[in-house]
Amino acid sequence: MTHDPNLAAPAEPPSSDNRSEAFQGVREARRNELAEDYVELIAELIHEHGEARPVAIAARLGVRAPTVTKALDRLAREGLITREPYRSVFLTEEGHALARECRRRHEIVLRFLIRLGLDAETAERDAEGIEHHVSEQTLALFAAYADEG
Amino acid sequence: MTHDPNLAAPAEPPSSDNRSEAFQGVREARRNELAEDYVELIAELIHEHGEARPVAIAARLGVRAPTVTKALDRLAREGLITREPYRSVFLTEEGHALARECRRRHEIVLRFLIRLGLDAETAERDAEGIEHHVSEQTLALFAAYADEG
DNA sequence: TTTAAAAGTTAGCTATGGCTAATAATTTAC
DNA sequence: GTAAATTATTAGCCATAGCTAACTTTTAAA
Repeated sequence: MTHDPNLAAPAEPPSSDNRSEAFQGVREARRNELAEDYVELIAELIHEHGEARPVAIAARLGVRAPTVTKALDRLAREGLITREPYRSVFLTEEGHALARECRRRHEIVLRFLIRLGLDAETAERDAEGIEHHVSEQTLALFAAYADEG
Repeated sequence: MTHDPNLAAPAEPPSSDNRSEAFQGVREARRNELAEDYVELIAELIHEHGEARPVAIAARLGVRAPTVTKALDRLAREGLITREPYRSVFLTEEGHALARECRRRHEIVLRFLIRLGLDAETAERDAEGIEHHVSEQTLALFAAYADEG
């Protein structure tokens, strides 16, 4: 599940302090956020338009084309997508699994926020940021509240 | 409020697409996360021990000392802290304001998660990640739920 | 007071994630 | 079928955020 080279990790963890665990976890999560955003978006684009072209990815993410090229190189290196130069992008099995997982989280967070009383637009924006940082336990509580709060 | 050089921003925004706004916002938030974590932690350390030493910051964040030195340089450049070589760190007025704001968010998110039914440890970990990504609207709903849900 | 330990800094490495400018490939239009 | 427009890539820049190794400063101990 963890396609995470983690090349800059210390030989020996800097600290086993209890308080540092939360930050360690957050940094871990941050490293995967971009990959998750891309994979989720690629799945959406394929679903909506039959293919995921870099130009569409760039437009949706609000970044320039070369940024997308570089990011896709990294995703390919990590085994989440396959691609050929100047062609559309495809998800590997692993990428597809990650996309499903992301979509699931996103939907639960979104439904939860809307149920809480948030307007759809703000809910979408907040869900985008929150979805990468909720534990499975929190997700379960969100789902329960959304379903019958 | 925004001490944000944003040097790599495009001359003309890549896209005004509605769907891209959420991602733009998340990227914006991500840029400030580290600074917020540091400032919040520095305030805590000062409160707990009377001073914030780099060695303590490194231990709490779970990173190495040079990482902290560099980050503190950046915070000083941004006007959030003041410091002298080999000495403890102090918050500027702006840094103090940001720390208060972060603490407020953190506490609301934490209280909310615990009220939802999460155990304290997981709540702490999730709050650390979530606090940077909640809008003022969501925060208000969280607070309301925590106070009398 | 001198020395050893701890703390902090500097230098230099890697990788990510933005960007622009220039180039290459593919599509589209004529 | 060629020319123009669009799309994609490459090269090269900058800043962040981590790391180790080596060095300096400060603090603590003997």
